[in-house]
Amino acid sequence: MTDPGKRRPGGMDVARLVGVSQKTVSRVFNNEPTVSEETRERVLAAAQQLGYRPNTAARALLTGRHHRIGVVSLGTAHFGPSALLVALERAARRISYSLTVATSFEDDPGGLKAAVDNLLVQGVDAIILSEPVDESDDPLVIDVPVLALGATPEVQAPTVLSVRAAEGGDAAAEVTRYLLELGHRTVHHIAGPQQWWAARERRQNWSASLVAANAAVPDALTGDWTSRSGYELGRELARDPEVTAIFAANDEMAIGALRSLHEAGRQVPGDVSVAGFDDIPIAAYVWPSLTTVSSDNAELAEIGLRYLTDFLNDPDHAPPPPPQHVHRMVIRNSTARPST
Amino acid sequence: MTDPGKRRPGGMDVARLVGVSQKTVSRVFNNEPTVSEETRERVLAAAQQLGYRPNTAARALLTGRHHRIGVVSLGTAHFGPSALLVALERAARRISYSLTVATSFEDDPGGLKAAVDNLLVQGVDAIILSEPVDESDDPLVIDVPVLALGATPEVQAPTVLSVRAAEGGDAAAEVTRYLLELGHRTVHHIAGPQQWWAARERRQNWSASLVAANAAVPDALTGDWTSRSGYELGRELARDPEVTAIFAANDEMAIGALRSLHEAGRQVPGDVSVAGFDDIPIAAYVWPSLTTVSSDNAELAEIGLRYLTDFLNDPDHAPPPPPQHVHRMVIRNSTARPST
DNA sequence: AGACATAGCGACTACGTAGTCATCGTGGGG
DNA sequence: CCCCACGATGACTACGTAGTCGCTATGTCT
Repeated sequence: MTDPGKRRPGGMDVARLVGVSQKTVSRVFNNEPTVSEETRERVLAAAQQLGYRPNTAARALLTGRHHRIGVVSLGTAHFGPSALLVALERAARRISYSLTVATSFEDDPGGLKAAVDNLLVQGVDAIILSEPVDESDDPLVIDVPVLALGATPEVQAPTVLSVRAAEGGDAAAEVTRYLLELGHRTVHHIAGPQQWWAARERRQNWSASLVAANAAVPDALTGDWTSRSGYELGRELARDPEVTAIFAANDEMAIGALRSLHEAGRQVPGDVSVAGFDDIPIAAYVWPSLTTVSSDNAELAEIGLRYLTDFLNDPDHAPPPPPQHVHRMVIRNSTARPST
Repeated sequence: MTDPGKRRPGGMDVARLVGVSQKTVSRVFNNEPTVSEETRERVLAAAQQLGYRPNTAARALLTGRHHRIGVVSLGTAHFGPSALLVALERAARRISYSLTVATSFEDDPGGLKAAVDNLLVQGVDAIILSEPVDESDDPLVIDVPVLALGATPEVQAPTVLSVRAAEGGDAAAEVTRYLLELGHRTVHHIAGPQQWWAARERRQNWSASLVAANAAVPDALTGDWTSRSGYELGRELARDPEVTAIFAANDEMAIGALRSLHEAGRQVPGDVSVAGFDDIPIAAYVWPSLTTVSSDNAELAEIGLRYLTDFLNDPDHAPPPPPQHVHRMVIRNSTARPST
């Protein structure tokens, strides 16, 4: 067991110990059926004894498959992307894949390309864009299949798969409608950075809902996902007595806004209703607890990953999953009828 | 570029196009000095044209080095571990390494072992345990070098490196002292799960500080890092009029406690002071803003990773970094002198 | 009983890269 | 003017695995 002998044992070493060929060892570790039970057991015993583990580099070299998937995630520790990453890893491990991550930053224009290149150099079978960001310059070129969660970004790749949200499952629209139905004349929006697809989608669904309800569409304020930006934009909104309902594109910004409203002496939800997005674990425990939208990241990760690996295994027979209902509005205490 | 021709081009293809040997192509891509400038340029041009990229599997097979580091992180999207992961990835990419992640869960006893095995199977040059968890059963066996951030876990590995906190840099102790100096007779503690090394350390530093100051040491309440547990444990503390200061092992739990105190009608910081740990971005924006401890994850990741790769490059001449001052107390509005 | 299928296994080989050593030309020191 | 050092390059090979094909022994069917 892991002698200081230096070199890791190979399939050849195991084969010699058992008295079979290297090919038979290979068969055992690939669960090929044409090995007698007795041989299989002896091989496994010898492998255990030597501490043998198949060399994935050799396997990848030969087969061209790495059993590794690259994930481009957001370069800051926001809850949404982090939770999705964790869910993806869990789902990947279940099907014997592993995950290599690369992060991109909003303040770094070439960041997405750099992140993707890093993954491609490492050798990945596919790339998952978990929070696609629109880049201005040349389109992203990726020479492996791409899975986009939620969006279909503009990339040039052999295949772009995507898992979309179900029709009518626009949670941002649902939140907006809910606030209108409570009696608010309109809903103000603190948007996320517009190069993020998710931010754009939420903003668009918000405004479409207002239009559909014949409500005025105020200018959206654009933050950067942080509580700080929510706080600062919230101060502007707090000054305007017309504002009675705010929908922020994520919970962090919503919590920042809660604070500025509080500082301005405006009661939540008495004077102003506030809703967020993501249902971060803290959202239920701030004061007042935050109405928000929870996402089933585990489900999304599971389905997306299965779709992707089905495709990798057999590109011609991988049925796209139906649009997913991944969002669910969670009503808490930060929203109420206007007091008028 | 990336013809549908099927096979990825190899160094041999580039060599043929340029009219040199495959070995020369290899030299160019390894920045070996003994290539004429003219040849180098022609090779790079041809590589660009063909879309050639060195095959890391082949390189890893031959050299035994993967340029890949495995990170075991926490399987839930808490801020601390996520931020550290992001920082590690950033630092790794800078030195041409990539990061493969595996997550472990507190509720899964074999989780750490499973996570590590997954990384070892993939082939990693080293493993970073970012939040070591103590496992009860057999000691973890890892056949690559291990870097532990903050702690020295019990693993059986060829080498275990660690980056430790500086003496006196015990932020948990500092927070406790600070609260005592404000005039609180003692400080109550909401601890994290005790199999996490960080949780144990904070708890221990807290109690040691109390002892050093001749203050009573109340029983610590143990949560699970979540706001929910902080909320529930906070309710117990809120019932006890003797409690005037609470130090929670992370901000999420502190925020949960804030809420239960609020619900119980106890003012923060008027009646009870509350401090957290991690300085999650939201901490400054909850009401009252939270006194906490911020960590320089980027610095820790940078130093740890450099140490690790120095060691990988030359095991005999990798000086361990000095203990790091990674924590800094941030005083906000949730702590004050007791009102008595 | 003879033809034939099948289970079980091994020999040989390719995958793309980098280490080793050999080769070739060229210019400077003796 | 010759030898040698050195810069620049190539030929050959090993790394550990799995695909292909072939071989042998043991049935099975007619």
